[in-house]
Amino acid sequence: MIEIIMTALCPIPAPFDRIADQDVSENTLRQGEALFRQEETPWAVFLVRAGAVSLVRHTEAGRLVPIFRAKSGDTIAEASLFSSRYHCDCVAERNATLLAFGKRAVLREMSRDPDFAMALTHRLAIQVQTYRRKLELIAITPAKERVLAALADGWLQGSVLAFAADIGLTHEAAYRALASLVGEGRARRTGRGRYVAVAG
Amino acid sequence: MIEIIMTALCPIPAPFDRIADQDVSENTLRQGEALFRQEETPWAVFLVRAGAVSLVRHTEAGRLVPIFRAKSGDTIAEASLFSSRYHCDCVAERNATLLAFGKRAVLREMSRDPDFAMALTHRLAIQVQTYRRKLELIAITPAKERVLAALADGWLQGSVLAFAADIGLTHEAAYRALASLVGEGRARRTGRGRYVAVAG
DNA sequence: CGAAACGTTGACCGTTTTCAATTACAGTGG
DNA sequence: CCACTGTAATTGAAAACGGTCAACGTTTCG
Repeated sequence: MIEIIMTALCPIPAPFDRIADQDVSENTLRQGEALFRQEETPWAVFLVRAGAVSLVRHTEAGRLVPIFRAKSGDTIAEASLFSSRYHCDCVAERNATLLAFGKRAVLREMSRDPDFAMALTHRLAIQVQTYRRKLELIAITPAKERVLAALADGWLQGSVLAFAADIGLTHEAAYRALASLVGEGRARRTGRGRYVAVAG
Repeated sequence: MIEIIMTALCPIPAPFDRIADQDVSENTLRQGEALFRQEETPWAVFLVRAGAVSLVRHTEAGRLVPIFRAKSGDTIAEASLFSSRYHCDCVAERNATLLAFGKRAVLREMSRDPDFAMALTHRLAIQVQTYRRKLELIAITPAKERVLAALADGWLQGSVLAFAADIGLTHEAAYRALASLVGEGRARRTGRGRYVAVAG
């Protein structure tokens, strides 16, 4: 039986689109399969193109600590470019397709081409920014204020479902907060699932 | 009157310690004073050496959204290396001392010295890792499980107060979770404010 | 047209925050 | 060496908040 999976693959983000084909390889993982294990020697940086993988750390005491869940579009193991061991396991949460960019090739490209290095730095700097914003946002309490801040900062792009997940709330809580804000005149509803913050 | 402030200045983290003195300048800010404003042209990356500053974004609708609170040891505006406008205001939360690394000098160093570029990339990659872990951790619920995961992953370094703030809990909630975990044998108390996760 | 996914709201319940009080150290000056 | 003072560590009780469960409306798309 031929299994046809029609999953939209995410585009290759800069600067990884500049790595030569010969240094890029595709990996597919079945749910539960491991891409790499803690303590192994890093050989690549990965881009999740479809599906999702979990990074899980084994502590000395023998506990498992979730580190990050990477979905389509996320890259993982960038830091392993500079270390001799992976610091966590990478296991497929569901069937996943990944692209591997050879560590050596990436490092070579970085020393050879300053533009490449800058593009990579740029990408990481933006990620740092984004994560900081997200953490700050998630720290806002109560939920209503968090939703307003997120709304004002343009986090509501697609569905309210995704919006709620982004800011660490259930969708119900998000809806309630939105309704309440609209009631108070601090937000306006511009359509089904569309809201904007009101000046204030 | 001479104001003597004995504040321990944080060390200069790599790779910024490699920027030549002439391209580094020290800035001191009084509480409430602005280091830069949204829309201004970026001229430097900054390191907070003492005190704390807030990054705040003005939205089109005229609202203020907190982006990040930087404390001693944090660097800010790395992403401005690649943009022509600051995207938020930077205002001192309390008296602060910062070091400014000239944007041009940093970019020059990056293209001139691959090691420098790699070190910067490394620093950012680690930050990304750290923030991802933190987000994942903060998403864990209930509090007891979050505390255990954080404990196992080595987040309890200094005071429980700081620990609690790090993982998004009040200190009371953290203490209660710790007490409860100890009661269940899932954590052990090794001293006043000292706890370790038990294998499991 | 029907299924599927998103949008929306209500009620109830468990958790966490808040407020308040107490205890335990660490550093300071007498 | 000790009382004194400030900060951290704990614990209790009540209140607020957000999560969960449930139900229903609405839009989209095959």
